[in-house]
Amino acid sequence: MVNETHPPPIENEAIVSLLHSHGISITAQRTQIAAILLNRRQHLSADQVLSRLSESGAAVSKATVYNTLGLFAERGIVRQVIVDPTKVFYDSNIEAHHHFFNVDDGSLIDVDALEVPIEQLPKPPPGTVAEAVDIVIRIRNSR
Amino acid sequence: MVNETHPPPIENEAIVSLLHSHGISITAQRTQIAAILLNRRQHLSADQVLSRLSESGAAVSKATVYNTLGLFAERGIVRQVIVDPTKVFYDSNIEAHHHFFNVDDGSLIDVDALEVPIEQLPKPPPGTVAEAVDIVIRIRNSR
DNA sequence: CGCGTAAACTAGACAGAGTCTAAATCCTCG
DNA sequence: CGAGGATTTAGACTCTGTCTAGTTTACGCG
Repeated sequence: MVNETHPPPIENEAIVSLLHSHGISITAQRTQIAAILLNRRQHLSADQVLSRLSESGAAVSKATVYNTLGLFAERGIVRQVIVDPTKVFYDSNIEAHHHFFNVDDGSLIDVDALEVPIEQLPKPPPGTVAEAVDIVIRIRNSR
Repeated sequence: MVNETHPPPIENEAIVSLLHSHGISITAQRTQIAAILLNRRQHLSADQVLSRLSESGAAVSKATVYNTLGLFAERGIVRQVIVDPTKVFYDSNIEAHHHFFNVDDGSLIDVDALEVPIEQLPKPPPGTVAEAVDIVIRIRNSR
């Protein structure tokens, strides 16, 4: 049987090398979580990641999901978005960008950083350094 | 006994008229909460308000603190600040401004809006209108 | 003044996000 | 194979915030 029934997991290899290049050792759980989140540009909460995992048959524990998302964020392959007071979103888009946040339905929309040119930034207080600038444009449904 | 033993509660009158002018009816609890929060420019969580109340001898229930802070925010005499993933801060400064957020110690520092001039804002998606623009400069302690 | 109703308040149960712990499992390397 | 460190896990736990049902308070009106 020379015939390939399963196409080679190209995407999977990309994930493995991405994790590797960020100093994250490979485990089945981490690969699965990365596969779900990095699949496309999206904003997912830990809980959403958890349910997608169990939907797809991969049983990963809650603690591991939280730990792993935290690790991914720390290593910069994913970005935390804090706009919803009840939960953190993880953004698979790590390019410079900001967000529209619809307060009516809780949805997030990316805004390219070039669309919000900032002339200048204030100097951080003594003893501190700026790490990131997050801009959130809160929107609501008209009418 | 014509002698006044208690000085007139000037600050209290200011609070009463402020609440009143925002369509909020006066109660002892609301006045106490406003007195604590509007006392000066600060960022307090609901929990901090609650403990300052009980410290000062005023026993206000948790539900009332949450309801009241929500009401104050809705009526615009106070502003919610969402930067800490674990809790909401209430900002007694309602002038146009943004924040430094120190991720190391969770502290918030106001930044006048004039110090972060924004040339242009993207147009909100169809069917929505912009409500507010929140800018958070995340900082951390150097070294 | 006294009454009735609606608004406001309260204690405590409850819900949901996220953390912690102790034990089990999995690598990796000699 | 075996030791040791890293990772994962179930489930208990914490904390912020909400909800409920019952009580208190405020206020307009006869």
